[in-house]
Amino acid sequence: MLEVMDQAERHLTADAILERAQKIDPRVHRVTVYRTLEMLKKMGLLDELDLLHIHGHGHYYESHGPRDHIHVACLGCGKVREVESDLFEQLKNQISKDTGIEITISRAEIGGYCEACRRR
Amino acid sequence: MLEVMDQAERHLTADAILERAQKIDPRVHRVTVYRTLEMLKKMGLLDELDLLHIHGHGHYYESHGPRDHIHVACLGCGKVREVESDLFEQLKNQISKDTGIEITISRAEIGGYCEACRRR
DNA sequence: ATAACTGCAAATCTTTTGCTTACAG
DNA sequence: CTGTAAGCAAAAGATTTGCAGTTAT
Repeated sequence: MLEVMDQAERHLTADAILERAQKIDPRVHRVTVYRTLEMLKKMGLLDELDLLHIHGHGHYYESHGPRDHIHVACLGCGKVREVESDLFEQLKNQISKDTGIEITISRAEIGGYCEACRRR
Repeated sequence: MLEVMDQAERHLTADAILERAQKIDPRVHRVTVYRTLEMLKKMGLLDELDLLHIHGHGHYYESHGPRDHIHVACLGCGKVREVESDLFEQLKNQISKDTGIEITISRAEIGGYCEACRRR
């Protein structure tokens, strides 16, 4: 039922997901959102991020695509960019080999200041 | 005053830090811990992690060494290993170049199942 | 009838804020 | 005296839990 919210863009908080879900069916309850998120997370369909806590300690969710991407956030303006990189894939391979761990989740988050913000 | 806690091992929650601080001086207040953490974070002396939320939604702190390391956690037994990798440095350089962002924080967390846990 | 899903209210956990007091320079 | 740090109580925000009512099988 809540797979719908999953179709949305990117980086939604639980709250934002609730809102969207309620546009479709006003009866959906916050708790249902959390329970569904929990489920989707366990099934590996969803990634949970915190985007380096730029905006408080809440979490963000996005549907897990076939390829990992890295989140690059500007600490000044808050803009978040997504980047794919082969190096990250290599890194994972290397780690998997070195540690003997079979990787199921991976996440990289990078913060800094973009050019515009650096000028200020 | 709370630099002491910073000397401790690794991956402490705010709660654990409070406990340790109180062993030294029982008067320290939870709020002080949070305020100090906030400060150290801003100064870049401390990293805040969530270790992929293996154990709930709390946060973990560790003092920031000269070199970034990647946290590799087993989702089965909860063990967390730290790994350094040149590839990660390269990755950061690449991203910095590609996006024009001057990187000040970076974090990579990887989860999976270790050999022992895979057998179960 | 049974099992899975949902709503609701309330609890819990973590972190933050406002205000006041203590302390050092 | 003056500004920074710390305590305390209370608020705020996010997420979880227990229980009861619904629905689909």
